[in-house]
Amino acid sequence: MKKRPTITDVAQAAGVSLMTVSRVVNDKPGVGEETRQRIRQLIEEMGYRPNEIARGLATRQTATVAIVVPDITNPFFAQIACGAEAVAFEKGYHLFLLNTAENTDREVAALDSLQQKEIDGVLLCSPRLPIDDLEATISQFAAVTLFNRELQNPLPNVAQININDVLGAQLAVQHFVASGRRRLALIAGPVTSTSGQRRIDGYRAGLRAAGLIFEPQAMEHCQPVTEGGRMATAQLLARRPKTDAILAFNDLVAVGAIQACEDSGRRVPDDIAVIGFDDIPLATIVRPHLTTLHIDLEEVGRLAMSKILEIIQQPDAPAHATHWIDPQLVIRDSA
Amino acid sequence: MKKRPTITDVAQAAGVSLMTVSRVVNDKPGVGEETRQRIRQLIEEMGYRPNEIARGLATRQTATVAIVVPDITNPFFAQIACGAEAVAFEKGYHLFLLNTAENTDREVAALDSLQQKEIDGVLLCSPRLPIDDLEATISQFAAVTLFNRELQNPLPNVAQININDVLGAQLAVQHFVASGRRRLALIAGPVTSTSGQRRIDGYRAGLRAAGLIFEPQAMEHCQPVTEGGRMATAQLLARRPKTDAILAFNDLVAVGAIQACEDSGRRVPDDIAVIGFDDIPLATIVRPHLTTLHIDLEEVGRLAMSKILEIIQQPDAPAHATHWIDPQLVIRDSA
DNA sequence: TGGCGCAACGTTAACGGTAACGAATTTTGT
DNA sequence: ACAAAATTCGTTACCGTTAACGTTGCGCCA
Repeated sequence: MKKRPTITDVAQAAGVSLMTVSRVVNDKPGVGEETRQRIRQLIEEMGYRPNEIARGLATRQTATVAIVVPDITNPFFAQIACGAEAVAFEKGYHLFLLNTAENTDREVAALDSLQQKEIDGVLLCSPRLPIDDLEATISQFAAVTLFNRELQNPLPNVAQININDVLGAQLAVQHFVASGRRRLALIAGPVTSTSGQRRIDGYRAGLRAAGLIFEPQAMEHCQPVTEGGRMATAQLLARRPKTDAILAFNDLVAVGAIQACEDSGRRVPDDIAVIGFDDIPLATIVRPHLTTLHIDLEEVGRLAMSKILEIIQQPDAPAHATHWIDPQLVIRDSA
Repeated sequence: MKKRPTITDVAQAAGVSLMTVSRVVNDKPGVGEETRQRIRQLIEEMGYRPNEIARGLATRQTATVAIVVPDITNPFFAQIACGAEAVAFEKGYHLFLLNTAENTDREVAALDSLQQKEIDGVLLCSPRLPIDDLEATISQFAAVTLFNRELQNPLPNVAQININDVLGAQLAVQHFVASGRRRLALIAGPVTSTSGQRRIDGYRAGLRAAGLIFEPQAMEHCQPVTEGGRMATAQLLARRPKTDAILAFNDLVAVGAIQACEDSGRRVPDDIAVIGFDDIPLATIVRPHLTTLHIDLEEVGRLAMSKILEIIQQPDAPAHATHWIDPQLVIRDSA
């Protein structure tokens, strides 16, 4: 690993001052065309690259954004990260990955450690952090985008991106009803999940719109994994055998629900229809292929990064409204 | 976002020079115990955090490592990233995420852009990059760990971590043979995959050890996804109907293989046994649960990060031998 | 012809730290 | 008791870059 040339080396080689080289590097005016070309060529020949650390110290901008996720192993967040990274790379930014392992203490510590890096912004996917900590965090950074959290009063340095869970659940109910199902049930996720709560709201709104009534015993909470979905569904079917449609909290839960249905001798979708949520890759691997609510998570990530770059590049712009991402019903084989 | 205090602010508040504060911050000797305590308290009160950018410029160490993966959306790499991030966080390091989207040009560009960031090391998961580019890249960075690539001559600044694919495939064959199967087949991955090549080698070695012969028509290459596995298996079964055991390139392919078996009226594992590779979460979601070769990928990530930190912290240590990670056969329902 | 304005460049001082060395002050050894 | 050695702290010079301001030199116009 040989030492890389500095801007001073280039300046000496070109017989000019380092400021002239700096102006060429940053495409700023104040350099004659001839000199500019000569320096450009020298930069190329010498393989000069500006040191981003030094630049960061001088400009207080590091061209770096962090993404904080509960679990990068979860494809849901991995896709968001993927979209965000793509835009960051396009725009010459770099992306720190922080994994909180679903642990609030670790999350606070991670956010704390980030301050020392003088990053330009944070993409925060933090379903669980208490609202106070959230607001404290936001005030520490120049720019933040919040995913699936709602702030009461919008701030100029914060963009918000939320999944329209209410709409998604409504679409699912609508599809059940349109295909003749009347005895719907909901396998909801964890009680604490914001997303889960909104999906319940949408489910109830959908029932209401169809003139059906919400029966509390036709809803079961569970852990957001396959096994949780299987157990919850088994319980629900035992309690309410005539159920003919299940909306699951997410695709993993939906797969568990299908398994429980099959275990009890029901055929999906003939006897009972199942709709999932998120459209993870698994949805087209299992059989029957899942009918589910598709969310373009890479697009969510791209949007999140674009928004934060807007804030970084024009910090004085007015506070932006929350972006709602509408899920789309993808009809496959399970409903 | 109010301005954070600098080391000079703390020094002035304490009535000492900034070097004294610097020594306290870095736990270096040369400061009296009383003064040290007083400064510690002031640091706490003022909420001082050293600016890592400035520190990076002065020390030429940024406490930052990058991980370059083909696709973070793939749980395989996500798990490695997760383990790497965990160790990085523990040790006070930060992690850049670079996603190459399986695109070699983008990978080269990404690696190039990283140089400007003066990072301390790179974790490179690059199955496809030509060996020349690989070596050129390595020479640009102070420390590198290479995942699943073999360098002919080890370098002092490079750690290598490889999956023992040969062993894994041997274990699978051994298990097939031990359970009475004799007509084995292999759904291999892409022809270009290093890992795939080694798994073929292990498969052949396993056959040899069991006194079976390798039949070229009992092997089929495919894309490393479910649909690829399904199609390749369908072809293979048509060509060689009496096959009673299939080793798949990975779990996704294994799921496709199972589907092809079921489509052709075969029951898994009664008529035909299937073993996957990698043990991704999907393995315990599909039915039958996959018998597969488990690789503790988070541990791989942790190891990769630990090794690179060793290199960073003592660059003069001798070149390290390649680490081989042994897969473990997890016997579930499919074989 | 002298003054003005502008283009093309250079100088200097940060940005917030750390390394290396130097200067006091205290402790130690004999 | 006094030199030598250690401890504690300060000074200075960077690290590589940019911002702000200076300095030329030249053309233009009254």
